[in-house]
Amino acid sequence: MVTISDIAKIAGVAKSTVSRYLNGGSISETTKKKIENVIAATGYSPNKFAQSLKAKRTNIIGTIVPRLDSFATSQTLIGIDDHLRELDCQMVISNSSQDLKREIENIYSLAKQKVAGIILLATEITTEHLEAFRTVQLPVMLVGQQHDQFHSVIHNDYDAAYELGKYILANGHRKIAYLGVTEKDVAVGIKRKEGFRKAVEEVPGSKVRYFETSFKIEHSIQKVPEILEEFNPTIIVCATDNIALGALKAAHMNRLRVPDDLSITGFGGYEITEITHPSITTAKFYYREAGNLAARNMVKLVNEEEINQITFSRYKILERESVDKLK
Amino acid sequence: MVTISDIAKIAGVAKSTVSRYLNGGSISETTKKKIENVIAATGYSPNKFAQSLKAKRTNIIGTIVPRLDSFATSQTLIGIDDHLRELDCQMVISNSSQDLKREIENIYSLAKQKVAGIILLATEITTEHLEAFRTVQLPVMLVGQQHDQFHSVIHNDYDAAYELGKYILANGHRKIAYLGVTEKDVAVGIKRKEGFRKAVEEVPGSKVRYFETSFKIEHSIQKVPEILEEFNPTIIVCATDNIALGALKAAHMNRLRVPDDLSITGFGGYEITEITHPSITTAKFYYREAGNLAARNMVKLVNEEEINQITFSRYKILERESVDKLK
DNA sequence: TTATAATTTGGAACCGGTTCCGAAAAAAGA
DNA sequence: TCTTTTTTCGGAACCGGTTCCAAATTATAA
Repeated sequence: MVTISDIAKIAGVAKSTVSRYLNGGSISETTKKKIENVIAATGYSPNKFAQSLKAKRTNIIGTIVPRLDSFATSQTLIGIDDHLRELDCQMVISNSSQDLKREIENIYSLAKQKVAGIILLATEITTEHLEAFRTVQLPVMLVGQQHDQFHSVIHNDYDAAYELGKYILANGHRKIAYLGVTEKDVAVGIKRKEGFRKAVEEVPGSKVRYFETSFKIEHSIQKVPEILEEFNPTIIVCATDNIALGALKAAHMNRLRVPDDLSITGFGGYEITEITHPSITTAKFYYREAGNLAARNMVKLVNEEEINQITFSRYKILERESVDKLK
Repeated sequence: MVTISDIAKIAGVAKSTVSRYLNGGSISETTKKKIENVIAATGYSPNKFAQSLKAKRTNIIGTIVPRLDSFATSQTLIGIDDHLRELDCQMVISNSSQDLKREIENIYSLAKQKVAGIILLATEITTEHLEAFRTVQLPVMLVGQQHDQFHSVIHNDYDAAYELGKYILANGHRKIAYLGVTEKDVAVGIKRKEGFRKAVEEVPGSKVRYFETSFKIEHSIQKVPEILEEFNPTIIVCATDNIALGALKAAHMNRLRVPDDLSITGFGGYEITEITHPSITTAKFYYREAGNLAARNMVKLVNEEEINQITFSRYKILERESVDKLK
């Protein structure tokens, strides 16, 4: 284990000179070359614990995820990893297992690890979140939700839903069920619904009914027969692709042909929606790109550079097989 | 930031006494109580960097994953997280992005972080892997592959494939295509095929042809029409659920009813195989349990306790809708 | 050439813990 | 009660770096 003392001795300089070399302090070209050569010859790399202990900072970015087994989370993490890896920053992932209490604990735990900043893949922001972030005093980057006290990278839920709504209406659908989620989740529960509502308000003669389910596929499978019985829409607009997968399964189970008897759309652009039969029309969010943007912005926040309060990642309406053209 | 010096001062003892208390050294009941109370009152927790710097060890377990966006990986990670979290051990995840070179780098990088051990979710073990592990001299736990130089938790690929083969044969299938993957992956590419082969050898009159594709769904979608044209089997046994999803999509695209015209099975028990229409028969592996077992064994290895060279996680044949009963 | 300003360097203290070992205290044995 | 053994305790060195600041060296200006 080569230490800074070894490097200093071999190069014939003081430890503090090597440290200055490593950290951008003043150093002559001659001395710089000497140190460079010794480091290259020995393969030295600094002990991160010693650095962090004295300097009281790290190059660790903490990422808190609500769950490890979701498409959106995985892609976002890959995007974050892509960027942090280039910078020799370490990403530490803290899994909250969809437990808000645990998410708060994770915030404090990451602070204890002296992370340089926290990227939070958020579902909702409670007062406890606010308090924790106030206490730990770290740069915070939200992904997928916005809050006026933090910087965020968000998917354009509103515009995507508006555009998807226009597409659906342009295909002649006027009797529409919207299957949403809890409004505690502002992005998925409120913004997507509002964008969709804006689109239908622009077309007279549309009948829309709003329903609610959870994020779980099984609940969507159970909810759809109720909707069919109560309202009998030509299409179900689902707030997530998982809900859409559940709706597709329910349609098959009820002997409905998709899209002939019932059309279905989702949000997210999960890989599996292209594989199903029929493939599902959806508003695709570029989660990996969002993760990458979040990491870039995080690094800027850490370096105390100015960034936008809100950064949008892209979306794209993927027109596939699951929407019938009625007219 | 409360330090051990603060605790010592308040409790009226030396720093080294507090340290002995924290680390199981000799300490009287009276002194122990004093320190306990001060720690409880102050919420002190030790600085991990200082501990690691001096003690030259950590409670970090490094987990190397081939990719972040796979069902098996996610579930395994959750299982590892479940256990390590209980122990106040930190899990650090290193993503290899399916790049063997990067996987080797990750091994060295984790060693530099003084991880207590490495859990490797492996696809193959090359000589470079062997060399890296020899160099870093850390406890290693493989998941999903076995190798005679390391401890491992594996899915019972052979027995699961044997049992699935028996089930398929019991349903009357005699003209069978097996769609496998590269034999570089011993578990998925060799063991599953061998177990299946054992089953069909026990039933005279079976015609089996073995084909190969990659792990990607798109490749499976392209491969299936070739198989149908060349061999026209009653069933395709796919080496993973993703390959089975591709086969299902290809069947639909070719106007084949599943299971009437073509039956399909997979391996893994991915959540989505229950949602498809028809739901896919598969050999389910308990990835989360495997992750949990791996973490438990890892901790034992770190504590220099004896463990079995190989630990099997469970499997279960999920008989669903995608296999036709021919007789 | 001399004086002044700027740059470079190294020694020492320090970060928050762990570890060692001699001294002191407590417990056990004769 | 005295001697021996065991347990407890604290002081000091140390882990591998960073930081500060005075001294030394180099560069610039008069």
